[in-house]
Amino acid sequence: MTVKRAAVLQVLRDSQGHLQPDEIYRRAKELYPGMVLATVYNNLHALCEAGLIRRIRTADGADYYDKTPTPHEHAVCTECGMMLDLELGDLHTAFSKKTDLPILSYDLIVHTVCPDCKAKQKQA
Amino acid sequence: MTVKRAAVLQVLRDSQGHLQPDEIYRRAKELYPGMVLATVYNNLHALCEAGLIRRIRTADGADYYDKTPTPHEHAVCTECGMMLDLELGDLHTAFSKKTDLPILSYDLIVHTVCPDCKAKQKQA
DNA sequence: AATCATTTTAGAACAATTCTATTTTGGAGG
DNA sequence: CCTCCAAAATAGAATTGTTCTAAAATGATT
Repeated sequence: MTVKRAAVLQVLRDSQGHLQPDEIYRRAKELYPGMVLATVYNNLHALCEAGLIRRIRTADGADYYDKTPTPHEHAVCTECGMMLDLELGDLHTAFSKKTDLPILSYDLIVHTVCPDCKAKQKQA
Repeated sequence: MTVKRAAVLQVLRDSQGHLQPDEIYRRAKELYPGMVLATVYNNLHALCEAGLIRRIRTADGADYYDKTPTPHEHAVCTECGMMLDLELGDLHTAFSKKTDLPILSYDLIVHTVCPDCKAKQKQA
């Protein structure tokens, strides 16, 4: 665990929980001006392998990193891109009841409007 | 509906149901040697807008196009990449019971091993 | 036959991520 | 306190699927 790696982790832990690489880079660079995008990627990968964080890929190509590595689902706000945590219960079991195929894992992203954006919509 | 567009649609309809753009391109070029990748993309977009096919984006960046536009879920074989249809029931309702956030839509891909690959695994 | 929007085409552009090769770093052993 | 070495960081190029741009072709409608 190097200083730069710790910085990447800290940035994520100091956030609401889900950030995209470029935003992590932007914030980490404030702590370490010498920080470079490749280092952010290297360390995000390393931290994922270590199980300290989790990578969440969405269907529109955006990658988010989650400071909470325990399994749960996610919603993305269609207005601002903010990612929120969801607890949808034991989907593995629910899905298994509906198909004979083995369920190794699944990717699930719910599209929503976050409370903040919902409030702004009502104003307008 | 032009000849090229019809060809793209036909390729998809003549398939098992889910193809990636490069494979659609490969097959469409057999029908129309002059076919170009940009035309395939143009027409896939147009056919999606027309509601005749559906685009399915996966978290690892692969795009599939589905000849069946009615809503259902999908599984992808981790061995061969083949996409299979799933019917998992009314997930919109199921998810709504678990969260207060509005559920506009969701992207779901299950990772599985298809029957063919499962058979091959047992052989080995 | 003329017009004009749509489609097709070729090729450049794009953007996020990964890769490659070089340099730097920091700890372990002497 | 050095020296060495593996790991990490860096710069910048490469990759890849998709989208964009501008020009050429097409085809339906006057």
